Amino acid sequence: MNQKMPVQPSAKTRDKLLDSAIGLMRRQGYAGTTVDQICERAGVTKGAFFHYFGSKEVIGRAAVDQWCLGRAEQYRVDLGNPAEDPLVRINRLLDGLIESIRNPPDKMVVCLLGMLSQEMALTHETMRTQFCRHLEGWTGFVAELLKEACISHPGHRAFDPDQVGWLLNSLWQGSLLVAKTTGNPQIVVDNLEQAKGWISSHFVQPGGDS
Amino acid sequence: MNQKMPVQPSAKTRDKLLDSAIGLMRRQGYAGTTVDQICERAGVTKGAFFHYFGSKEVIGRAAVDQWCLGRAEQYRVDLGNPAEDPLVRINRLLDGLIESIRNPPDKMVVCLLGMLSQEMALTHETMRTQFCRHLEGWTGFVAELLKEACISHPGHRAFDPDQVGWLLNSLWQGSLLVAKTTGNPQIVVDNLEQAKGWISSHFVQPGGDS
Amino acid sequence: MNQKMPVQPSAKTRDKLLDSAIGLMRRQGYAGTTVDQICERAGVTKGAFFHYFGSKEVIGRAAVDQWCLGRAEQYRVDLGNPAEDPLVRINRLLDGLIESIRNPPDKMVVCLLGMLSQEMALTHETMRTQFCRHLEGWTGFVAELLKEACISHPGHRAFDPDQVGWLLNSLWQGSLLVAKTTGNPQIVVDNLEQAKGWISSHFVQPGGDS
Amino acid sequence: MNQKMPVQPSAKTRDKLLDSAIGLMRRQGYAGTTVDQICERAGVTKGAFFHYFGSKEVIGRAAVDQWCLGRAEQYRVDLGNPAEDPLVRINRLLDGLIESIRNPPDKMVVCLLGMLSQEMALTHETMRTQFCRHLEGWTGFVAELLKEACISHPGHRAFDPDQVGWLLNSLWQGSLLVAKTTGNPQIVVDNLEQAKGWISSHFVQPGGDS
DNA sequence: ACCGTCGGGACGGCCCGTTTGT
DNA sequence: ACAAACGGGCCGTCCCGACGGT
Repeated sequence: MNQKMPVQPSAKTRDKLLDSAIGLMRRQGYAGTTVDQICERAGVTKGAFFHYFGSKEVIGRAAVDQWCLGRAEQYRVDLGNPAEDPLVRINRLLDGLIESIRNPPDKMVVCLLGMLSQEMALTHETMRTQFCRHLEGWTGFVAELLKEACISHPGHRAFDPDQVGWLLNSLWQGSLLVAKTTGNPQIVVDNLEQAKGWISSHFVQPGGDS
Repeated sequence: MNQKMPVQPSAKTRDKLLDSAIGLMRRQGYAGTTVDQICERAGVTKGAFFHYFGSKEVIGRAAVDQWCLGRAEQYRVDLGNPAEDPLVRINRLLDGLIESIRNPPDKMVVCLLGMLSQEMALTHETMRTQFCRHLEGWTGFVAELLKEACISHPGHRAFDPDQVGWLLNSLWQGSLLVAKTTGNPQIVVDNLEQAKGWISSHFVQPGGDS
Repeated sequence: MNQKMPVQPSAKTRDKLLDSAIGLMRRQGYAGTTVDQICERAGVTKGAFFHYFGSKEVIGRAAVDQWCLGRAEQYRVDLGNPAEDPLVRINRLLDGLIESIRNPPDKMVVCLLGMLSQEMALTHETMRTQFCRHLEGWTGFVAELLKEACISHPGHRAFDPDQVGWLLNSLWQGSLLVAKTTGNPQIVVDNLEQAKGWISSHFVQPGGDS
Repeated sequence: MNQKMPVQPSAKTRDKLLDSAIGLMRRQGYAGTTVDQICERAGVTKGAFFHYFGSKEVIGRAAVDQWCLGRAEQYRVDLGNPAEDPLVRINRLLDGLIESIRNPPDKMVVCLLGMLSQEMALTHETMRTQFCRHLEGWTGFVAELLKEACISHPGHRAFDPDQVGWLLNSLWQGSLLVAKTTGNPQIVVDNLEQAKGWISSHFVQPGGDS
């Protein structure tokens, strides 16, 4: 009975490799990360690596998917009850991002999707497509919330939810880049706070408080 | 007078290498660009490369500096006469950015500074410092204009020019990243137009339409 | 029983690399030998090389150890029965050296230890230490024999066995160097014959012909 | 009149290069020494190097010649008055060698001739020939002295002066090698002292002092 | 199915010994 | 006498298969 523990023999070699790749590539990028490093950090040999992932590109792709899956999960938690005011939920989403910067789980303020997009978009067409899908997913997700907010708040100023979605996405990615380079995560917080105010300004009545 | 062929006699091998490196690294990043590629594109041999740049890192650094120098030059042109209204000048700066996206001189919508920052900030401390300086330079440059605008337009809303500077910088870098990944440069244009409107909103009198 | 082909299945890639390195470095020295040459001569690729030896220095070190191991084995054979007269055994050792010159197994009259010592002693401190150990080993080995001989032959002239050991070691290494340069191995033979006579002179009774 | 000082404009660039090469190659060998190092140590540019020496091999050859020239000069000084007893002069020669070890002018106990011979004898036939000539020169020089001693001391024991010359040469080179590797120059001194005693033993009358 | 050992090529960055123009 | 440019080659090592054992 003691042989071959049925439940996760060793936390799933595959998952360890994936986690290892995510951690490494978030720091060093795709080209800067070697298969050897991934294996070493995961505590397995190259044989195992190529058993689960036929090539470096495959694990790169899987890593991004896995990363975005985790992020989406977090967003769902941050948003809270779908029955609430969409505007409140949007703010909670942004607050969640801010919180993820203020207390990064792994002391690293880096989005794997942005990292690899920057690096490979122009050279790996198929990966670019995959990254684009994730980017559009996030933007569409936010745009959808904005549309709901527009319905809930009829007196809002006119704007294009999709455009605002892309702006937020761009601002988020750019903020991470700048924060990483300056070594000052506070910039992300400031930027998102400003964005929150800007979004709110779309939903207040021009002279309605008099 | 006819000696020394007027048409770039050798266009300065060093400059050719630098241009080559800038072009390649904007597309493929630092790690993705090989010294051989740089040499081949510049039409020189490895010997020449090593003569001018002792290592790949050196040319990487020089490439970023050269790139930012060229950008700064462009900004100076875009801004126009320093005697004019600072707010007008800021808009011209943003219009210049928009124009550089609409008609990219080299069909590539990528900022070398952002590219290499993303890739190397966490792994090459010394380069990070250099990149940070350039980023701060741009932000400070914009913040300065905003401060002048605040003086010229006393009735403006209260805001922190530095924070706005960082927001614009982040938005710009993030927009480029997103545009590259989606393959849709229009996003940059839309984002900057929205930013223009947002900035303007800081300088309009609340009840100034009467 | 027929599995595992009895005739060296692959003669152990590692050993082939080692033999190759020994042969090459004995002829060309350390710096003059390239990893590619070692691989080519061994009939394997660089991948195999790097698998067994992490660097050129590692194989250099291993080659010297392997070489000295082989030599020590030969000395043991040459010396013969430990129960015999130490003086006779010493002469057999020197005769063995002479024989190895007269009929060199590989047509090369070169000691790898001397070759690499000459080349690297002043520039690779850690290797120098290793070489020194081997040199001291040989000298101590001979000195030990001399001490035994002194005991067996009480009427010997006074001398320091260690000093004589170093002299023989030096003479041996220098003889190989000179023989290689002049292309005349006979010099080694002559030198060793003279050394034999000189050693014998320590053990003859001054007026012992009566 | 003050331009272009006629007497050595700058201590002869050529000589500086030669000295530089000698110093470097004595430490690192031929392959381990780069032309750049030679130039840097000499304080000149590569242009100057190739002006005076068409290739690395040429300066290597010249360095050995220059080195041996300097040594020969020293030997002449050590030997003293040619009218004296040849046996005394031989001892003075060996004492000179010992002194050069005890107080090495440049803190380095290395003979360039031995260094390059070891390294290149088997791979550079033409250089081997040159080195061989120098080696034969020294040996013949010593053998000549021994022959004179034999004439001056008729009661000597029978021996072949050439063989003894080669033995001394071999011992000298081997001693340097061993001293360098062990880091113990005293070995050279001990070896030469033993050699002196051995030579003397050829010239004392067996029982002739009674 | 899982995973470790061994090996294969192909470059990557660096740098070396030279030649060329001046 | 020198700065500039040239190729080629070296060491390292990277990404990846081919087996073989469990």
